[in-house]
Amino acid sequence: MTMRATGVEGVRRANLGAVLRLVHHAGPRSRAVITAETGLNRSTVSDLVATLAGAGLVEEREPDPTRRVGRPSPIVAPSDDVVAIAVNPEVDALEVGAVTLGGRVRVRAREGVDRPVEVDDVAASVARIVADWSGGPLRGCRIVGGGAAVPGLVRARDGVVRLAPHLGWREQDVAGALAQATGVAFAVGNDASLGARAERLFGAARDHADVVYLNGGASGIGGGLILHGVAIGGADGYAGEWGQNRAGIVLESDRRTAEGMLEDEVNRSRLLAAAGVTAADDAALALALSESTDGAARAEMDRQRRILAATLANAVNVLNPSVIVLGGFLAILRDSDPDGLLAAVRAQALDAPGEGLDIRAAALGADRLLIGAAEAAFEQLLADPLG
Amino acid sequence: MTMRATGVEGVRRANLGAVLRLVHHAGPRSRAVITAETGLNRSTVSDLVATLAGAGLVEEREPDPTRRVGRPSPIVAPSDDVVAIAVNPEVDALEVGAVTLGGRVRVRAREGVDRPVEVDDVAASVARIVADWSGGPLRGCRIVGGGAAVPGLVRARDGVVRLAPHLGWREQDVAGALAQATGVAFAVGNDASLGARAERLFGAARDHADVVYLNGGASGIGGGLILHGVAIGGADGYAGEWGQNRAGIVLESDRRTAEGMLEDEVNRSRLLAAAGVTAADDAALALALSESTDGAARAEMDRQRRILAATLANAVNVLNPSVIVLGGFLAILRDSDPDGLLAAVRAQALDAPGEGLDIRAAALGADRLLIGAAEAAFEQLLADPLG
DNA sequence: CCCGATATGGTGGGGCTGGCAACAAACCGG
DNA sequence: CCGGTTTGTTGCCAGCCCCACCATATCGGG
Repeated sequence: MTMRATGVEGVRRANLGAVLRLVHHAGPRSRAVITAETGLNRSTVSDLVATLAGAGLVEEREPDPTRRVGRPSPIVAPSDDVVAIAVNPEVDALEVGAVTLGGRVRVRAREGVDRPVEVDDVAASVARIVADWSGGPLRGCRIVGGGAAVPGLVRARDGVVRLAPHLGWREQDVAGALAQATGVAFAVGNDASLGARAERLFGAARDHADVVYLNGGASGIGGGLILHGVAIGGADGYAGEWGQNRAGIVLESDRRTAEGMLEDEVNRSRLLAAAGVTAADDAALALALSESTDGAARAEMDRQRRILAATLANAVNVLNPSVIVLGGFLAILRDSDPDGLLAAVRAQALDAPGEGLDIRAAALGADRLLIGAAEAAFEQLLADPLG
Repeated sequence: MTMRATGVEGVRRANLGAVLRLVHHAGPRSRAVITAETGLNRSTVSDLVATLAGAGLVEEREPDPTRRVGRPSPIVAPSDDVVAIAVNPEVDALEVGAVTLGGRVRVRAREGVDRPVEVDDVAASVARIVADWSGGPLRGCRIVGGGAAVPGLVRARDGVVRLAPHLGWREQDVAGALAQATGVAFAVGNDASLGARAERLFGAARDHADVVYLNGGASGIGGGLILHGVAIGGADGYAGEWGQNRAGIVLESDRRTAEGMLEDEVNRSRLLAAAGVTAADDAALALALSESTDGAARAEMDRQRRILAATLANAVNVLNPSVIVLGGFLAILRDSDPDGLLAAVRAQALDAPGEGLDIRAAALGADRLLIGAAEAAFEQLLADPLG
């Protein structure tokens, strides 16, 4: 239990981080507002902002023309030239982005692949893309780190991917490979866990401290967890794997598999089949389902929604979140009957934790994983802005 | 998002709290050891300890006679005269204790009741008991606060008991009633959540940062959660209610109820019936079960263990704890086949989170809830030792 | 157009805190 | 008895935040 930096220097670090975090997460704002929100002294905020500006992390702009008395307060904004490299290897494509402080995707690239790619190849591709950018869209930028969102189990401690079945990866030092190829330190995390962080900071769960996030993709159901305002990884970082849970199926006629695993019962393929289409993205699937006159489509959605509701009710009882965020095809299940889903969850959960609950669709779309991955990289910067 | 006290004064508070927490949780130790464990300077530790001793929170004792070179370092121990009042109202009895810094139950009282008692009556009884003690066993003690462990849903914010079915309480301001009757500030929490904290600090989950705790009592199954080293209450403090979850029952022949709620399927009454006894405490129940030659007893235990394993496997997938602690009759289920339970959980959970997992029986016995309740009261003292 | 009110930026001094270095004290082993 | 080792003690120093005072910029009214 060694806790370092409990001295005066630590106060400086924490306060610099608090100010930087504020403008990063909550957006540009005046020094006067920062003073009020942090509780620090005017002169202290002035000094902190000057230090951050000197390090190139924030920029001070002309005050907004407010119609108020008093001396105008300059606006402090996160620098657009401070970026993190975000990487998201998927089955059929490699997505790379540069995300600014403030959470904007400054530039992105997507390279399709026809077969699973080795870790070293991914790292080489990332290095090549970043090198290309450095002369163009990232000219003059400072790259403070990198993050990777991997669809699989990631050991948080060292960024080793233990198992990513759809990529064919097993015991791969992804963090090390990316760091070596690019010369930038990389943080690696599970894609759904990082998606949860993105939705909490910039999306549907903004300002919520206790969030359950579930994402439905073609390959299964992943999840992320934020409790007490902190991303929960568990002992080794594997937390959030709802997909392989045994679902509490109440109506035996709803069961389709003997084991009753959640992602076998609540499943994108079954929705595609019920809608009578073979391949479609989420928007097309939602359309096909809503236009289907066949009762089978609606019946299948209702069945999956019932099982999803039971799973969510269990999560509500155990974790008491203030909001549940659903992404991917799970958002389709929700959006087709939002009130019904919320009512079903409340009916099966205890009354008290159900009271304050809200269930929402994810908000960030295609940027989610890039923002989440970048956030993992920004974490160290926010913990110690001057490095 | 107002964060106060980010100045030098806050550093002092944090460091005083860190030193006090160390001797409180980890036991008496020399100043030299504290210096090493906190990373603070010798002179700083000396000053902090002197301040704490001046406030009567710790005592400095003669150095232990160690056979080592160098000047002996005095032992810093939490004061036995600093206590918190711990209250645990149950269906058939009211239990009150005074717990010292360091986690020792200095004095306790148990008053049987034959029918459910009103909140105000409980508060009056507690006040009377504490007043009795103040002239005797607590003479010269400083009471820094109180905590209550209630079997029901407790709103963390204000200590209001939303629902405690077995006590017949509903929307009761327990914290307020106890504070008014005793003149001491009270923190109120769910019994299982506080039990989890006790087991983490002084019991089976000592030094673990990610703990799932489940307790099986006569009235059902409650749970507590510690993640990242902090007690998890969720948005309103209701977290940990595993008992009313729909269990993922794999073998349909194991199902006994249509709904499949965990505490209806995994149940103390069913064990009593299978053992062929009518009433027994946990020790007697364990004995009766182990001595039963009837195959029914073993079959029922195996059935309940299977369902428990499925529930625990779900928790392992979602939360990735490093240890699961089982109390009450759930400990009986574990102890009758520890390896079988662990193997069953590992078989149904993902490999990675199952690797580092351990499943243990709770260790603190009858002191657990008193220690946990007192801990809730000590929390504020540790956050700001000089108040 | 001027002037008071208001709100904020800027600057220098002071208090608090922890770190550090030098010295003293207590113990061990020979 | 003496050197080596570890730790307590003391005085000084640097860092950081707060505060008081003054300067600056805007608004609204005469």
